[in-house]
Amino acid sequence: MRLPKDFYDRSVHEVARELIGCVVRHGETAGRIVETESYHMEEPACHAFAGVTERTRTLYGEPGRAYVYFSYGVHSLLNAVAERERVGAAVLIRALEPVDGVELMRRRRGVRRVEDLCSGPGKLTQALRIGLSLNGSSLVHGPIQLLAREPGAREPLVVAGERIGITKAMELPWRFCDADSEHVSRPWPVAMRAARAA
DNA sequence: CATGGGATTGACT
DNA sequence: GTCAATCCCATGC
Repeated sequence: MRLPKDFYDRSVHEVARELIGCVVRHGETAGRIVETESYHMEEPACHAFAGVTERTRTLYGEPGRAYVYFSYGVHSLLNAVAERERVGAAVLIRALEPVDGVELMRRRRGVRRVEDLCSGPGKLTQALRIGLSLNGSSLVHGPIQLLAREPGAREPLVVAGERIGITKAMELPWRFCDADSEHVSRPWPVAMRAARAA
């Protein structure tokens, strides 16, 4: 079942936490979300902090759409737009555990280990072939599907930590990870390493 | 129009 | 640990 538009129309942090365990599908490839980060317009690490521009129009638009942008001239990064219209906020999908189309992912990525296929925001868009042309597309009706957890599936143990790879607002604990997954990108959150060591 | 930074990755010391 | 690749977009002249 696709997540409905209402799922996204609330606090971006709740959306980020609850997306853990949901499934992203694009064509023949799909993966279970094991890592997300939330971004909000009132905080300088968010692209929407600068206000409405050509780039951030999607972020300020209706919830439940994809915000895809190009990073470092190399990678497309996938976000789910959240909060009501006119509030710029989104959830960055940072890592997946592959569940379908693994061989296709291997060919696209050029690596064999399953843990290397989708364990990073740039890796998973390459594995699922998600590019800039999908920016603004609907996650509720469009080619990228975001699917709810199966009823009865295990409840993920979600740990929060500081976001990765940013230079501003680094102290905010808005990174969410499935503590039991081998597919979370490095470095793992402190709370997750501690749980593993025990 | 020119410039510079960036929500990353992979290769290398 | 360091570093380059490579390009979109925001900013400033």
